[in-house]
Amino acid sequence: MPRDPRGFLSAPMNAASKTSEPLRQRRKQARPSELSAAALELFVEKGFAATRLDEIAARAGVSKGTLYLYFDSKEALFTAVIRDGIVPLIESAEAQLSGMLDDPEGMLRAILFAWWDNVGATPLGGIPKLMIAEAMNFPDVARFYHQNVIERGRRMVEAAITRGIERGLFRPVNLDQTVSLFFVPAMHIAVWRHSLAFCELAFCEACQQDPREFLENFLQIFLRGLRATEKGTPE
Amino acid sequence: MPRDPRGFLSAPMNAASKTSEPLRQRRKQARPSELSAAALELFVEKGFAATRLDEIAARAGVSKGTLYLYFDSKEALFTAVIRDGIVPLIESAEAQLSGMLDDPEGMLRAILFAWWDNVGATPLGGIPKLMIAEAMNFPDVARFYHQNVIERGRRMVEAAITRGIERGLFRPVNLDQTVSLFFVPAMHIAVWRHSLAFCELAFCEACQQDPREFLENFLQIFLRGLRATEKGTPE
Amino acid sequence: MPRDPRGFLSAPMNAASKTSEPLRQRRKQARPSELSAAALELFVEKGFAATRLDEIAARAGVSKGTLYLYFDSKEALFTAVIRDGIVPLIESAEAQLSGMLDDPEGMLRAILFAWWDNVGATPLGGIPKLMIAEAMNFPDVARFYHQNVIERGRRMVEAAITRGIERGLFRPVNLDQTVSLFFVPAMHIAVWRHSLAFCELAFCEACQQDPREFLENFLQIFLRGLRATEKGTPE
Amino acid sequence: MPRDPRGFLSAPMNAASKTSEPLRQRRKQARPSELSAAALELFVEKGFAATRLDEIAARAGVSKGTLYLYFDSKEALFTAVIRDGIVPLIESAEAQLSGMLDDPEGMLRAILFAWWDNVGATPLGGIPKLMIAEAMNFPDVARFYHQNVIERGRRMVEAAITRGIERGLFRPVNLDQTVSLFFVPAMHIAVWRHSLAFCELAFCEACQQDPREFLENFLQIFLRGLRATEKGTPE
DNA sequence: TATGAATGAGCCTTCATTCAT
DNA sequence: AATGAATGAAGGCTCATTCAT
Repeated sequence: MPRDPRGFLSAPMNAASKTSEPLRQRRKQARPSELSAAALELFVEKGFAATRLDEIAARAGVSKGTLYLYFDSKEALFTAVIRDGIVPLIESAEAQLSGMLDDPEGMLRAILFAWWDNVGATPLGGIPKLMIAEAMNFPDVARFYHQNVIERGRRMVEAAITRGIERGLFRPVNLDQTVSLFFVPAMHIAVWRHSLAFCELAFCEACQQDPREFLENFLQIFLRGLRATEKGTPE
Repeated sequence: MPRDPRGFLSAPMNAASKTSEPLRQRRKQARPSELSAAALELFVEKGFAATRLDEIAARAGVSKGTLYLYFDSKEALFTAVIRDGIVPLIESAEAQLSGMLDDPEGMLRAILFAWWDNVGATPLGGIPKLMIAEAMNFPDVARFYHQNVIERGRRMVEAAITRGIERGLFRPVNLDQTVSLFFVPAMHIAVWRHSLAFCELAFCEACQQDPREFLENFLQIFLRGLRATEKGTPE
Repeated sequence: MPRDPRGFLSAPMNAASKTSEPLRQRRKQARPSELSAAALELFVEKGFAATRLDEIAARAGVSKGTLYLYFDSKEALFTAVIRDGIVPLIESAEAQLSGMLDDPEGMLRAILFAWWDNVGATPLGGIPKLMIAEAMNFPDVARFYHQNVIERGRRMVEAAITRGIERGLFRPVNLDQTVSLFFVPAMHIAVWRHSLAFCELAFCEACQQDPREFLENFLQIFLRGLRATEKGTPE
Repeated sequence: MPRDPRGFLSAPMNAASKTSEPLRQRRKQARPSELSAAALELFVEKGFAATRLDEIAARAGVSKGTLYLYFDSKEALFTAVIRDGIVPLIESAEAQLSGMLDDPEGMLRAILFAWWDNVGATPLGGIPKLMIAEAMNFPDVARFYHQNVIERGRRMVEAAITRGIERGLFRPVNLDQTVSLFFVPAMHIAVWRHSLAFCELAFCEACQQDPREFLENFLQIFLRGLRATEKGTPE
């Protein structure tokens, strides 16, 4: 099982990593990331309109004016949160997972759990909720997100399934619908976790408490439904 | 297939029906529904905080002050939108579907499509998106929604599956996870339809264009996975 | 002691007195008085700006729109409250007390207690507080009140004192200041009674609990200070 | 006559005194005082409800939003106006006048004119009118004012009169009523000056034009009425 | 670079006034 | 004559944005 324990992302939101430069320097470079990390949390939690720049600044430990040294406006901050938060992940994922096409099932499993470990289980897991809530207010950002995240993610899954079909491992299926089905449960957990689940209102108690197990169960069902049935469908 | 073409709800949001009373009277009774219908649309579209009462009033064709004749505050309007919008549906659904327990598969199918026809495909279909976005800002409303909508809906599905298992029609499964899986795709379409899909950004092109077909396909897969295998098809 | 037990006013604010006309008629005529009586209470209690027409209507037992059948605007209601409330009293007082000039001390006593019994101790006692609070917002009403109430009241007292001085009963004094001193304590009780005293915050405990006694004590001091000293009581 | 020409208060409402600090700093410290001074003027002039925050801000030369940097709400501003405006005076007065108990008449005179010079003749002289008008709308503030201003003021006068009685200088009198009589004329001038007198409507022409003379005359009458009569001057 | 005081446009809410019934 | 639903202008308050320090 090729789950990469180091994650597939280079530097998601904390650039203050391996260093030697003086602290001041490091902080200066890290500032934008720290600010957008704080912004992400609050945008996810309360939505864009209901989040005050005061709060973001406070959570990041800076003053309100400082935000304007790094971002032109509240909306620019929102855009940055989405772009800088999620694009590096996709690029990193594409780089690391594209080599797994020889093993379609393994690749699907890797995609699912890599997504969970590096996105769903991290603060970035709030982005789907945020995009759902704000897409209609920021169609440009939504378009950007769709092109650079959703479609690229779907393409990876599509590639794995297509290869599996070519190899005769999978049944021929409606690609579009199948890719959607692949993502929906994981997205659902992530979205729920940042909305009703936060009020201790479970949609599915178990899903929130052990998401990886839920995903594992789902994956088995999904793959079983996908596999080409030799003769008498032995599992 | 017992899909009731008339829908299972009596009067969702437009009570201005039988005419005879003076216009003023009729309008007065209809007002709250008209207002909360307008509010629902806008809350779903832009979120609670980003929606101005001006807009709601304008969309309902009244002046701003009129809102306060029927609702104490913007927040009260929000609460009313959720409560009055969705609870009648659940009650009506419970009444009409509880009699179908003898046919678990038929009941599941009826639940799914009744939900789609009466909720998902109507303006009420925006409520899941709205609740996802606002749950953390309005935990009380979220709790209300969870208890009176989600849990009651889940219980209906649970009953059908449990009965199916008792009858030996379904495999024994993890109820919690299975119920979630049953709802997730339908919810996904509804949510998406009021967010990214509105920007013509499909998660799954086909799903949005023919949701009933997508649900039908999903249902077949779901039921196939659920059915007890005759003879000895190993699990 | 010439305190007139019947009071010196004919029909202050409740015209629905001795009748035979049908109730409907009587109510119709009484309406304006009932409305301005309710308005007076509330204007005194909360001030003009802080009083809502809703409240006035509610206290008078009519609907808000009815007020506009009798008064052109909130401000017109205010004007009417002052004019209709207090002018009849002054006219009546002038009529009844002008005959007492032969007994200056008795006249002063009569004025003081007539004022107390017919104004200070009734809802009209709130008018001084009201005029103090609103004079700068309604200079025209203030001017009216000054000319038709204050100056006429002062003139009565002036007449009594002047006559007393002419008769050699009183010392020659600064008329202006003396008249003021005559009124100030009574006005003080009335004003206080509708402001701090209402919060059970006494300026002078005794004054509020037995105002007539306080006035009696004051009157004795006042008259003693006013009386011409026989022989050689030093000035 | 111990009237202190420098007044008995240190720094009532203008703290921007010794210069050296940068302008910004100085303004920041002075702001609350400037704002509440402007608010006091307007609250006195028009009453609480009829005063718009716009006006207060304009009179203080700041923008509307600035008010909220220093006060939580309009009501908080009102409270601050009362508390910060008047309490320092009382404390200062108590400190400076308590040493005069050896000369009761001198102390009463000092109290009266100190009050006039430091309160009645200044913008603070409007506070009694303001409290009279708003006591019923703000019972808590009224209670505060009563305890911290009225009662403390009365206690000082009470102390002087009591000492005078003990020394045999004054007749034994009803303390409560006498203290009230002592304050009433001064209060009357102050109140009137901010209401009808402002419309050039005198209650007592002379009183407004030369208040100190009026108070002096009153004081002589008051003290004469209070002094113990040698031998047996009949009551 | 960082701060936070200041701004003012904008929103929720109230309420005097109108008018169809 | 009386009602009360509807209006919309105005006021309290917020908050993104600016700028002097």
